[in-house]
Amino acid sequence: MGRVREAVSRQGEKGGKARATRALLLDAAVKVIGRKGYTGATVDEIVEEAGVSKGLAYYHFKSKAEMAESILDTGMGELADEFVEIAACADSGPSALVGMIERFAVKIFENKEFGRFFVSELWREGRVWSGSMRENEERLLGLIRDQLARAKAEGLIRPEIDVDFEAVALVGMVLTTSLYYIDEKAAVSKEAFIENIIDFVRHANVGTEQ
Amino acid sequence: MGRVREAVSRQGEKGGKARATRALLLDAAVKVIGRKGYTGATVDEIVEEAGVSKGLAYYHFKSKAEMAESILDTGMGELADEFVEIAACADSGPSALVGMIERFAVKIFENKEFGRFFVSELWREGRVWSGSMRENEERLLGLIRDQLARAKAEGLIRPEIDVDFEAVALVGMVLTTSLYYIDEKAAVSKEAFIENIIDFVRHANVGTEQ
Amino acid sequence: MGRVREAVSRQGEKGGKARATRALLLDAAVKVIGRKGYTGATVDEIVEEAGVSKGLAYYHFKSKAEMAESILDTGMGELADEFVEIAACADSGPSALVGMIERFAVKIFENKEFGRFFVSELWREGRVWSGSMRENEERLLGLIRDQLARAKAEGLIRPEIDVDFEAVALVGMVLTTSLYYIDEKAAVSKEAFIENIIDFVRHANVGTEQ
Amino acid sequence: MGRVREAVSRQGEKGGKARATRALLLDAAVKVIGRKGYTGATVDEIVEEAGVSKGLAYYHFKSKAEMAESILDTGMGELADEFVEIAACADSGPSALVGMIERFAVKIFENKEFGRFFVSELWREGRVWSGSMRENEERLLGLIRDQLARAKAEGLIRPEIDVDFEAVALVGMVLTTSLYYIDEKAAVSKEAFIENIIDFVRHANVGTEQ
DNA sequence: CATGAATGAGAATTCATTCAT
DNA sequence: CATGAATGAATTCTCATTCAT
Repeated sequence: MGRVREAVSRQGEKGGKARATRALLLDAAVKVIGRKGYTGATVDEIVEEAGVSKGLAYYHFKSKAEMAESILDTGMGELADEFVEIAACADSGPSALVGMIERFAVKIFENKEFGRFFVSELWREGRVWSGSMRENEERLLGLIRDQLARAKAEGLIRPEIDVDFEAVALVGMVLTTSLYYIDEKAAVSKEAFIENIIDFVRHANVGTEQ
Repeated sequence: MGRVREAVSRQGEKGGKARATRALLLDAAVKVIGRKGYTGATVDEIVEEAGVSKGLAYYHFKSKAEMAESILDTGMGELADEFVEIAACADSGPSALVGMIERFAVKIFENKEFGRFFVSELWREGRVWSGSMRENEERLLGLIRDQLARAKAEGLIRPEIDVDFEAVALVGMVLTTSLYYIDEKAAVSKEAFIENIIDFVRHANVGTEQ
Repeated sequence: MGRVREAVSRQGEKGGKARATRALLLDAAVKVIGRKGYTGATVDEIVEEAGVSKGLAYYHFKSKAEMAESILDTGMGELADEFVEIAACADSGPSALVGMIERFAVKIFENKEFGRFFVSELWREGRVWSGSMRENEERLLGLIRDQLARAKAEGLIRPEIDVDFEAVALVGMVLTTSLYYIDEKAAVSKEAFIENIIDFVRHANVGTEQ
Repeated sequence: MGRVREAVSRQGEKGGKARATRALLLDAAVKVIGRKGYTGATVDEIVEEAGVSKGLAYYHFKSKAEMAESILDTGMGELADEFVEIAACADSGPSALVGMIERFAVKIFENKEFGRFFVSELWREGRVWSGSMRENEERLLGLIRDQLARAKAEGLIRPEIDVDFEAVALVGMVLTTSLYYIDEKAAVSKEAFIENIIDFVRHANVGTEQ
């Protein structure tokens, strides 16, 4: 902590400490919520994980729900930003898709708690954050759809492909397999597994036409 | 109803009413738990949905956890049984797979609450039923793997296919897209959507090699 | 408790126990809230005073606020009902007013906690029960106003009297003096003190014109 | 302001800013406490209303209770001082009483939050300031009693009047009606309303004996 | 079988107060 | 003087479970 603070306090960083604490809490929250689910996680566990007092959590966040919303927003927002960048750099739809799938899988591999939280909230109704969840979800799906459409326009994938459907299918597939293979303390390396997804999708998209 | 009961209550049918009440409660439980998640659902809501008293729920089930376990066991067990039958009747691996995918999707379409419960518990640790969940999950995956292997042996799908991976991917894809398309009050018909999955998988499996 | 129950349980009194418990809780709540004020009173104290578990309080009342609202509604409602009866039986406006003042004072004397709660909530805004409080208050004031108007019509009080004003003044005077004289463990008897109020009001109303 | 401060900060004016901040906080505190009650008001709200930091509030006041005590002491003290002056200037008991009633009503009209706070604390036990509250209350009542006694001695009010009782009644009546008529965004002017009180009291005091 | 009142452990949230800067 | 992050004890409210009837 000492080091971090020194590094930051140099340049008029007012509120740097507050931001750091927020991040600390958010990190702890992802871990606990990912493990136990939103309702199952307790604020007590979160603050213990973060090593701060309970009051502090409520100083920084209005409620447990706000923490969760913040996690989802941040996580999905970052992912979407990266998708945008990947799309911009890629020289074709399919290569953008490969990049996105890879990025998505890696993110979940590196942060399985976030993945779990994400997947278990995806279909839940009546949460305070359901609205922003849907927005983020649609943004992510939209970015994938764009690249599928692009690939189609480029003539690089089968014209019969239903981009709306496939976008959803890709997300589900990546989510499910990633989470599955993290738990399998299996011999399966992250790379091998990502290779598998990409291979699967490529064949599904290109198909027999050639 | 009164008459029927009297007529049969003499014999083994002694527990007929009991069985009916259990089913009533279980139905209510899937609905509520599917909507709010296991921890989020309360026994009060469940019994209200079922229209019975709380005492009665505890007469039939030892605990809320037992209800949930029962739901999962029954639902996944039925599915597995049907998979077994489909596998037995199919004349080839791929046709068995198509049957399974179809059956799985239809089941979720007809009971989205079960689907939601299933997906949200899939990656959760530390539940009393985690063990039986894993078993059921493995049984389901095993049945799919078998058919993938069969298809491979039959030379009907690409030899490079990793059956372990694909079994998981299929489950995730079907789960995700089904749940997504139920929520979309969209114009997408169940049939059209299932067609999409099957088409996607067929191409992924057969690939360019032809 | 045993005796009460026996007395009640005889005649198909289903829910009699529930009603008794509600009353028990309400009694305890008036005491504690009257002593410490609404915000100052804790549910813990209330249930301890009632000798029941905390859960039970929330089984019977949705919230602490609902308890308070219930107290106010019941207390003010009873008072208003009695005012109606007094008005009906009285043979003149002034005699009705005397009856009301007396009744009001006695009620507070016998239940100072209710009086305190009442007076401290009278001017508070933004409570969940503020609405029903206003209604009850207006009902009470209206009944007093009616009798003032009647007395005026009967020519028994000065014609310049502003009935709107006086109704409020009477309530305030009775409330304040009653509460003051309860606390004074003084030698002042309830009767002597009520006599004082009535004398004061009579002169104010009849005045010098005679 | 900067210049002024520099010019005077040398001497006794050292605490000029401090005094200003205290006043700022006290003003904010009356507003919030009058609105929400003592226990209902939070230090956070008070400092926000005052536009200063929480630390500053605790620099100037030892505790929230001290703020409240200070408000009550100041407000009641000022009122008492004014009563003393009114008594000294008045040429008769009744005219002093009229002056006091008027002053009291005006004070509440101009600062309804103080009035609300006052009335809601009047009957509360167990506050740290309950002692000084009682003292102030008694001082106020004493000053009124003195003038009632004087009026009686002057033969200007009925001899049967119980001065102890009436002092309390006057305070309650003024408090209640003032607060009521402030809330009524009614057409009732402050002057007309005060006229009403005075007229009521005069008749009550002089009565039929003439 | 069936009811619903009752319990108590635990969870979310609030808030006066302290303290490093 | 001034700030606002941090604390922890107290408080409201929830909920699975039990039990008398």
